[in-house]
Amino acid sequence: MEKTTSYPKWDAPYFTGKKIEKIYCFPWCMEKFHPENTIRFQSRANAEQAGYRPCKKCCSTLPIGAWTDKQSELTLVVPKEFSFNENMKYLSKEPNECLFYCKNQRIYRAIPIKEETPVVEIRSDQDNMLHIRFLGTTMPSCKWMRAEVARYVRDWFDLDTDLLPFYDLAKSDALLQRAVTHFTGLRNIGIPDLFEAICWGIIGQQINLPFAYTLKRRLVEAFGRSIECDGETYWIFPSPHDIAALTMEDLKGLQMTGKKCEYLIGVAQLMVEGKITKEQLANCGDYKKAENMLVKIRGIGPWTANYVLMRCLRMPSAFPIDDVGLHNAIKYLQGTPQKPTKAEILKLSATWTNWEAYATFYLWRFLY
DNA sequence: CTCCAGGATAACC
DNA sequence: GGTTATCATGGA
Repeated sequence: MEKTTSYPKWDAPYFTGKKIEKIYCFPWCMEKFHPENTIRFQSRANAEQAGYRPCKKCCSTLPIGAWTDKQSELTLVVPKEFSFNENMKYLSKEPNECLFYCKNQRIYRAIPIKEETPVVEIRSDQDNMLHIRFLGTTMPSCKWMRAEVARYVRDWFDLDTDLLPFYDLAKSDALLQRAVTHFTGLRNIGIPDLFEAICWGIIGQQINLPFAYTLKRRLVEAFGRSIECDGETYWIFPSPHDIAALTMEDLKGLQMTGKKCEYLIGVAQLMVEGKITKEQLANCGDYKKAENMLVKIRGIGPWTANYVLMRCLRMPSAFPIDDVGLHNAIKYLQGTPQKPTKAEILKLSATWTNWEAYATFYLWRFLY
């Protein structure tokens, strides 16, 4: 078993902005967008000896996300600014969530990767560690598939963002100061699947959150797939392919607006045709370009675009400024009878540059 | 009964 | 370019 590198050792070179020229990852890594000059090494020790640093994007070599592989279990090293309890509270807040569940301080879900669907239990027995255990007979067969699971969990919990600058920023910000005090260690829990993120955004437009979860459940149970594992049923969000072939009639039973049904089918068709992909959005240049690409899609306005960029693409500047929940959170914190105007929010958020997404996520937590 | 929910669109002026 | 009715439903 490979020894896990502790967090502090790898901290410095990554977050100081210092340019690193010699990058390594492992032969089995499937990451498609490595930095240039990335060399593959058989072992971490050899790479380090040669003066190489682990690839920041690579699932198996990240400093913080380093993992050990014990066949039935993966262990991720997480940053200091990670509170399993705080993230658990967020994940547990919605009883009607259908894509995972929480029980005894553990999280359970199926993670679809290519043809396989491993079911995992995620727990944290000790600080700075996250344990991923495969349930039943769902353990992935090959090493890179396990690496994909590790990558998925790291992405889901946003383990690769260094929150220290955000916490520094918050010290001198009236709103954020209270937010980070209350929710220290909370991460921007993501929606890694782009189609799911867009659908969730569209479904959530202009209705209260409990009803949005009900609609999502109906959609998933009608058109998604499920697998059984250890006596539990695990649902997987429908693929674009599943939805693209549907008609308005098929979606009527869900009881959402006809327009939303059109939007969902339209987005599914665009994705089946390859006209929207996560890679395109991630690599299109900057956040504003990605926002423009999304807003052009029928059914996606500024709010949904920023929501998707925030929860799926994890762009730090994504900012759903029209969000009613954000308005209510600010109103609550300021103790004012009226919700803030857009101008007031712009003023309050002027110093949040590159942390708008995290600020929003933290402020939302005051609502529940 | 009315109003508001983690909005977007088409059809107006 | 700004404003407004419309959409489905549930909860306060």
